[in-house]
Amino acid sequence: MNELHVLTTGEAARYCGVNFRTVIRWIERGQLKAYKLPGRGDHRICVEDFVGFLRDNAMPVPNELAAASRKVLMLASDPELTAGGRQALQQVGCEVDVASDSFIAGTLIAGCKPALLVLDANLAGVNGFQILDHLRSRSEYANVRILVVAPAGERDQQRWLDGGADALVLQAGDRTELSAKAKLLLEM
Amino acid sequence: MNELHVLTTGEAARYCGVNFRTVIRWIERGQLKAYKLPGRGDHRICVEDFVGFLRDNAMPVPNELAAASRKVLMLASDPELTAGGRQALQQVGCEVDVASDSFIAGTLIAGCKPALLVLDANLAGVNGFQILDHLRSRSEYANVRILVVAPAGERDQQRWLDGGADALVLQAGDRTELSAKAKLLLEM
DNA sequence: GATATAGTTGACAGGTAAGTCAGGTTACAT
DNA sequence: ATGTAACCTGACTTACCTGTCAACTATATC
Repeated sequence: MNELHVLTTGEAARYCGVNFRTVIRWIERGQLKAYKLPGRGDHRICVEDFVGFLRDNAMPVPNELAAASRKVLMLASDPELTAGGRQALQQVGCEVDVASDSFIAGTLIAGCKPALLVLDANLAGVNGFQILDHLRSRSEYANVRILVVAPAGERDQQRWLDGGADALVLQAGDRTELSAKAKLLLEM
Repeated sequence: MNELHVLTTGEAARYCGVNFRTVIRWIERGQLKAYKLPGRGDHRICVEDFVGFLRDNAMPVPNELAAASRKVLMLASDPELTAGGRQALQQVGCEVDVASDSFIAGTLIAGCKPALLVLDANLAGVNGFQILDHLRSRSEYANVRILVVAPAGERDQQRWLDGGADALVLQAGDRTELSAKAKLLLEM
């Protein structure tokens, strides 16, 4: 049985040094995802959502919650990229999952709630723009950062950024560039 | 592993991250359906009632309990199949979601926790075997039933079943056959 | 620099659900 | 048949909810 880790408004408030009333207002405004208990209407916040919210607002992430903010999912199949990327990301402290199939990537992004998605734009049979579009149109993925690996001659780089990508690296580039940008996006 | 049909208050409490005393109060207030054992007055909660309660209150549903519902996810794009299938499934009491993209389907299977996946084997660009393989290799999807819609001349029918599909209907077949098999699978 | 305005946060109080603890009993596994 | 873990109840404590209001902050305007 999985013990799900959730926070009360009071705990969340203490973590970020504000009044609990303020946390409730964030929730009411839809900026912080939470669900309610049936009784008094107590709010419960999943740690992943809370950490995502903190990252989104450049607020410090408490050490004991930091693990939830180092998860990275890579959707790619090119072995050079998956192996090299994984290694580079691990070296900067990330916990890396790799999926070469978009269905599998979908299950992982919803199930493991990674903080960052590394998306290979060259992946055959996968419409990266559609994925971006889906993620950006859903509030539950608002906190997921997206780093696109684009082909060298890509003329659509601006399109990726317009479509919701947070950053972009070139397929041909050094893998340390990838991990550096990832680190930046995770604000670690 | 014997299947759980009922939960104790302690188990329910752990599933939703509250104290067992709180669960008992939900039951006393009539918000959560349960019955009592004659002896000490132990409460027992049917999983379907519990899952319904969780869904009603927008609380997260644990993977291993999600099978106790009538939610169906269909991964298909053929309009004839999606429309006809949806209608047939709704007629036997299912709650149906349809996705035509495999990434989106992945996010939905992890996010909405359907009890049944209807998978169109003809879908272009999607490797159904890979999906089956992934779902069957992960314990959190062990209880998700899978119904494959195979092309008429499919000679690989046994391969689908070997790969983990619970049942199979022909693309050309009647939609009532699909809903009948779905119903059967949901009652397991 | 001073002032006005809008938006956000903190403080307080009254009500109530949720958590804790202790003592007793049953359910279940062996 | 027996031992133990888990559940029950009741009383008590803690902490969250709502509403309101005052104080603070940021921004714009003069």
